Amino acid sequence: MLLRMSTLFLRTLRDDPADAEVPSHRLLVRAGYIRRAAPGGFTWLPLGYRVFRNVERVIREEMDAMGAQEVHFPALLPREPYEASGRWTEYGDNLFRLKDRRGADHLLGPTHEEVFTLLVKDLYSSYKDLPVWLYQIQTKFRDEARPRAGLLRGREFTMKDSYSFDVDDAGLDKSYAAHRDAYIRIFDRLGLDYVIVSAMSGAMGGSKSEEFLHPTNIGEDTFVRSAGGYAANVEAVATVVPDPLPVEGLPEAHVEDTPDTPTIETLVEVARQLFPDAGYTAADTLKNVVVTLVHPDGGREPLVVGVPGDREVDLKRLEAQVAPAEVEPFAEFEAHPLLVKGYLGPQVLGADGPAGIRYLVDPRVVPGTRWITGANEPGRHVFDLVAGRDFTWGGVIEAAEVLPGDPAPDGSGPLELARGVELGHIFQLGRKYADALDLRVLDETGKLVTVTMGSYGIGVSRAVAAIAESTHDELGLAWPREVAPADVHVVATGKDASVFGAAEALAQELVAAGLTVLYDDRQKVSPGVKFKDAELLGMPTIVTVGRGLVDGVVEVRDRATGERQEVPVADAAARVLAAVRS
RNA sequence: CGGGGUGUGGCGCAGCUUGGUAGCGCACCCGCUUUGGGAGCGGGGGGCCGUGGGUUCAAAUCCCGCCACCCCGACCA
Repeated sequence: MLLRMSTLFLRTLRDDPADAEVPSHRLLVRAGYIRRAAPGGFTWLPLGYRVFRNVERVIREEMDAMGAQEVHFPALLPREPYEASGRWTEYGDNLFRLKDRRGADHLLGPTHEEVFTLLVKDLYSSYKDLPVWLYQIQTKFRDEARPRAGLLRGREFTMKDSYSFDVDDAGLDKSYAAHRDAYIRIFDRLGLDYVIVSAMSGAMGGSKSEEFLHPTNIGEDTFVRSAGGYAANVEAVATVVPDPLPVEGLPEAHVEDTPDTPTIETLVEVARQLFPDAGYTAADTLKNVVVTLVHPDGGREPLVVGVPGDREVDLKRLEAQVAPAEVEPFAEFEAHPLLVKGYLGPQVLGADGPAGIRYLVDPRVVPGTRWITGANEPGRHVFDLVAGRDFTWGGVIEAAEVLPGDPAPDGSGPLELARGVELGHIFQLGRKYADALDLRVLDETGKLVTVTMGSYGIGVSRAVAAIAESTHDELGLAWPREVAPADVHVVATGKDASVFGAAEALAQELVAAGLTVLYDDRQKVSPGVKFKDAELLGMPTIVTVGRGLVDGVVEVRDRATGERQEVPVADAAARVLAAVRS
């Protein structure tokens, strides 16, 4: 394949586009790989589309190699399956919905658990047919509140998603492991760094789940890891629960005047004045935060979350716990006179308590722990309020923020926090969708059993951006060989016909050897421009045919390392082939 | 959806305060020169000034609404 720059549909930009912030977006636009075409939607230009298809090819090869089979669905889907699974409502505003001329509801698929489930149900009905692994590489539509960062978060994006169908849990474990292995091979081939972290299954439902995160500070996900190898999405971090303490011998709870202490900071200050010897810190206080849960059906429910005062409530962690409900700030204090803003204490809380509000606490609140907390009247707090003796709660919830230095739940050391881009996500869905859509098969004994499922996604277009993020330098893009739009960039510099003749011959020789060659055959373009373009476009190998030609040499340069060598013209093709196949 | 910012040729920007012929650099076209690090000179083409309404003799400029984009938060591959 020969791509001539003189006719390639390409225009590189000298200046960075003003609306692009992250490097991948900036460079992909500047190098003429993509153009924005709609809010959160991009057009793939010839070079960009070649990268896209290479990423797709790697994924497809590995999916096929593991034994998964590709299918293709319509983009426009009927409402009913999503109604049956509950996601017509649960997916909320992120779902693109539309009506046809008869008024029937449709949607643009944001993810495809339902239709895959129905497809298998349509054709299979015996345990002998299972397991089966199906996948698609298709456009997904999500009406994101805020598309951003170019390809990293669009409203329309390409995703590879696969689904496994098994008769039992052991089978699901195997399907899950097979996908996990395939994902490792895929991301290794794509040259992407990744961390596999434990995750919440979130809106998809189900149990076990891991994410493949590409560590980068522009990532939207926060994850933790320990030196000992623990890694988890911050939403999924389990707090190390202390042992309960004996209640015997603890002092009685006592209420103190603590005027003007609506915040933890002011409260700790006053507590220290009252009891200078106690050494109180924010961690000795119990902060009770009221939120409103908004359920998918629109129902609203107040909830109080109790966390140690040295920590904020992490809304992402909280929402992950209460999904599919959403969390809003509580604004109805007038309607709940028992809730004293700033001085809220557990004494009135609990579904059976006077306020009739559900009360959940951080796992660190174990029986026997002593707390300073609100006395439910302005300017007063209660001290030595002992958990389990003086107050109870309706359950524990992982809603407190995770702080650097917190212990890993598996004892592998203190946690550090980092950011990452979610490249892939694998779930053990279990029977949620099979139940909802009644996907059952006959087992060996002739009994109907519900199929158990897994779902496994990779953001294809996002992976292109992630590769650009991780491989670019100050000069431009620098593609790994596996995904580069061409194997080699042949640059002819100068005006001498012999230069273009030699460059053309080299390009043709490389094409004949099976390479894809990007050939800068533009006349009357100065060498500086061609070099800048070559660096911006980022083919892994750049061959310059120019002034060295009078001495019989060309320059072969590695884009990523910058290493360059003068090579006799006659050896140039062999040298390039060796580099490409190394 | 909340907060902040920005919308003027393909890209980057000035003009708006103080209303009156739409401008600069890059890119594009033509000619000549130039050819190893985003060339020079000369000549060109291209813009419903995001959009709808209002004020005014007159609106890119002033007022109101909407839309889009970017950033920070809330949601996801």
